[in-house]
Amino acid sequence: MLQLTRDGEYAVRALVYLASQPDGKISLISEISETQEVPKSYLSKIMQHLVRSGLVKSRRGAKGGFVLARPAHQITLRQTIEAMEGPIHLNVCLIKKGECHRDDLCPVHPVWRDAQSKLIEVLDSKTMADLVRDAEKLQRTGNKTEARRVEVK
Amino acid sequence: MLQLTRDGEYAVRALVYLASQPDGKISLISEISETQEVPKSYLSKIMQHLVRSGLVKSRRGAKGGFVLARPAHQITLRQTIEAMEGPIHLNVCLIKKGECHRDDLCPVHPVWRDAQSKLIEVLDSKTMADLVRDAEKLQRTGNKTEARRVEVK
DNA sequence: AGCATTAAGACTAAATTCATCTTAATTGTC
DNA sequence: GACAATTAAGATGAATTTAGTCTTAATGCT
Ligand code: SF4
Ligand code: SF4
Repeated sequence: MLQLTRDGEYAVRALVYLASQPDGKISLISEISETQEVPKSYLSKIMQHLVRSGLVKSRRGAKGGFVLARPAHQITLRQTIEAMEGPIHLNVCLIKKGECHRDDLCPVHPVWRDAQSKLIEVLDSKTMADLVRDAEKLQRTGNKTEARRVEVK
Repeated sequence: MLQLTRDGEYAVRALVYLASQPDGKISLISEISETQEVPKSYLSKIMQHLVRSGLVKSRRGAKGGFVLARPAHQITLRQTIEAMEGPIHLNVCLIKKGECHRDDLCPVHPVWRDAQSKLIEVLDSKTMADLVRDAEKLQRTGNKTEARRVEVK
């Protein structure tokens, strides 16, 4: 299906949370889990994955927890999602040349390439720092969709 | 995963084939299956689905087969894919308002909306007629990727 | 030593994906 | 009317993915 998995979704929530914390602040699984509404033990697995991907650093033991591995403006939405799901390929023929042997003469192939590059462009253009800033703005103004909610009789 | 299913892929192949046929020509499952490299019995189920979705008309019995239900320029790539997979929603919060209760204050929500609308725009802009025309062009020139295949030592 | 915390990964249930197979229904032709 | 060709419908199933839980080990502060 053309839909983000829970893995990806939860990873984004976790990283946005970490990015919103004061510099150097260590966050606990339980803290992230509660505020971001992600099952605790599931989140634990996701955090492990993010550590291994190099986006997050962890410290074990008492006073342990998680911190971003680099500044929030150096972590994009795409990186976060790909850390969990692997590289984005909207169709098999975009995995690598030759994955679908029809690609040379296939008129649909270029369309998928186009669609994918536009999607990736959007995900590349948002960093965790951007998202935190956007979130602060929304705290004040509310989301635009709110305005569109019109009475339908 | 953010990837098209085989259902969608095969439906597109089938419709591009039907669109490439002379007007009024009836095509058989076996014919589509062979040229488009789709398992015959699997394709049969897909064609059923496309008939019920109103994109294709079928005729049973001897001399039966499949034809497009409307002109090729009135069938888009998006329609074809959505006929098999249902409406495209890159994330659950795009299914409908309230599907994710965090959407009002979520900074990621608008990003998904943006990404999805760009993806859909690409898929909406290509009709089966366009694709058939593109395919004819490729028959002559070959796909651009071909040119990029450079010797790597 | 003792406790809090993450690390690692085994385990599981449910859903989805990608088919195959069987049987029925329909229609053209002889 | 008999028969062959063809799609219609859907039951079945294996493999994979998804989403999540649980257990045990390792680590580090106090
Ligand atoms: S779109 Fe074309 S190239 Fe891509 S998988 Fe389908 S047939 Fe192959
Ligand atoms: S992106 Fe935001 S609104 Fe959308 S599902 Fe995730 S939390 Fe909910």
